[in-house]
Amino acid sequence: MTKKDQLFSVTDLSREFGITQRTVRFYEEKGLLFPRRVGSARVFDYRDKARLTLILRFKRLGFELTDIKAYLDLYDADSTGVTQLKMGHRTLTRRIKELKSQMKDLRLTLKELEALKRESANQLMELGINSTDL
Amino acid sequence: MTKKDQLFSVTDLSREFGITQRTVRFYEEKGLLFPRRVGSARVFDYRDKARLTLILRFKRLGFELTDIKAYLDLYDADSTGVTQLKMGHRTLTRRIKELKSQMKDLRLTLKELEALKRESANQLMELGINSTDL
DNA sequence: TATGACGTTTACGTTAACTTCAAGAGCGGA
DNA sequence: TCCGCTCTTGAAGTTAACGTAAACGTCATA
Repeated sequence: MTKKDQLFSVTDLSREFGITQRTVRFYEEKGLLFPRRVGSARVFDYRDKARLTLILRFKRLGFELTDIKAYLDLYDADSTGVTQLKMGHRTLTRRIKELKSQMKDLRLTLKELEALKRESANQLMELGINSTDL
Repeated sequence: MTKKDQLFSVTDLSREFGITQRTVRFYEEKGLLFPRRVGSARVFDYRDKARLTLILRFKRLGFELTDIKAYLDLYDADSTGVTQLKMGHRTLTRRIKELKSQMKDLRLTLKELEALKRESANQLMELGINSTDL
């Protein structure tokens, strides 16, 4: 029971998660975190840490803060977690689709760029300039 | 010689290229285009159109406007095109490298998302909910 | 008592590429 | 002369995720 009783400051969290203090406060502004207050100072507990872990994880996966908030709000509203699971599944599916489409675009763009590169290399050759000299 | 003598208004270009009029003017502000003036009205010719084509093409390939400007400025300065070619080749190489790294990131993220999706599908299964019903 | 560490708030700045808005000039036609 | 159309300009707003700075409070310690 000792771990669950531990409390943390903004500085603690920022160190532990490798983010700035401003970021922690910003997340509160945006409704992603809601620490208790002791006087005016923010005080976080293990639940806040769990939330922050989730926030950063989904951020890394390319979700926007507003989406993450929507997701976490559900988690708060539905203790069973079913709604959250359903939504999570849909969100994941959608995001995966987005990323796949993005991959496709990337591949096409890459092709085009490489064609251009070959072209410019050829033109340089014709001028007697070796493209490895650049 | 008739085609080369044709002149165009902001409206003409915006229609032809599918961008807004404000965007055409914006590109001039940024030094990407420099149409002649008749009174205060902008007048574009075939060269301006060629530039705009290049601008939009490189934009589509993910280049920033400042980079595109730098590139086009070289084109104006060096009529032989050699400098332009050299720079173009370097720029392309760099951009290709960026995109490849981006592809790698995407692949990893995609993997992780798909793992999460499988996980959430399993959890839904355990609750007797078919994930195809979502 | 002074210093430094740590905490707070408010609010403007950053970046890119525009978009939107407001206001006005100029011109041809009925 | 008024209408409508096209063109202009400058300024402010948009989006995301914070960064940065000012100006202040509080507490422990030397």
